[in-house]
Amino acid sequence: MKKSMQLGELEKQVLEYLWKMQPADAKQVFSYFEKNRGGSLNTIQSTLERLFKKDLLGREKSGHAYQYYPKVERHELIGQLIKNVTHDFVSKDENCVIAAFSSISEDLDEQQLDKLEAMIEQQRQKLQKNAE
Amino acid sequence: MKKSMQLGELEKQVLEYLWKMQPADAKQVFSYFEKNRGGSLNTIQSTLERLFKKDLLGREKSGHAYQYYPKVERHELIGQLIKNVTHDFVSKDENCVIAAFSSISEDLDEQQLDKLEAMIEQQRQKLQKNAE
DNA sequence: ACTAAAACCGATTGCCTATCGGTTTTTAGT
DNA sequence: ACTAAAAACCGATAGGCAATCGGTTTTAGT
Repeated sequence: MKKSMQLGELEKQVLEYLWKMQPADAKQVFSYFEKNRGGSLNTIQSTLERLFKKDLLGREKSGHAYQYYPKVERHELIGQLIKNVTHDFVSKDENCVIAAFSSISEDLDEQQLDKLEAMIEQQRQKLQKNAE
Repeated sequence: MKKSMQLGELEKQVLEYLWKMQPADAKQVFSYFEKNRGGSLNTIQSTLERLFKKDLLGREKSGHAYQYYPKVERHELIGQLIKNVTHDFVSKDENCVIAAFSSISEDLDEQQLDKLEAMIEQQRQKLQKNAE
């Protein structure tokens, strides 16, 4: 995945759509966005193309049209974007993600904190395994 | 702070510099970057200006030159950027930050996990207080 | 008031998304 | 194999933003 990959508004929305709807061709995507926001089929097509080039979508020909599908999970992408925005921010300082978290944690409620802790625990186990 | 505030490479470096060096005027900043990467004083000046407009830097006139200083802590900014890149990513779904962390946590070592847990604990206490 | 320093203005380049019109290629049906 | 429709591909344009500077106007200190 590219270093400081930027995502435009439409690109995000298209990704979102594909995460929900599974494989779809340009026409399908288009007919969805047509109502919500207008634009032409071509616009959708080139957006799909851009996402494909960014390696966020895969595609396969089926009939006459490409079927596009997400190549990354939503949380992976978000994770990647977070890494970009931090790492990329200033190369060294591995701890900046952690430090930044003190800002973010203020917005979290108990359930979210629970989930987070569960994840930490999981990661601990993984480290354990790798060690032995 | 703006919605999807973007930071250019120079802007990030200048911020980084100011976090380390405390208030500085354009000339000082310039003489630092002059060696590392070239560019003109004007370039630095307009970069400082941009950061000022973005409300990331404050400034005060002292003598004939403005003294610029960071208006946000490093971790705050990073936190904000993370929020942008997630929230902004798709408005609803408050949990995406959490989900994304499962990707990120893979890169963390034990010390970092410790710190993270400490932060979580802190946040729990805060929630507790607010509740009563 | 004069002068040097710094701020300000405005133009330019480069990169990237969004947008389409128009042309070429592909595919399905006969 | 031939043709018509469908989709892909090409290329051009507009708009936004960072980076870059040259040149002009302000301003502060003596």
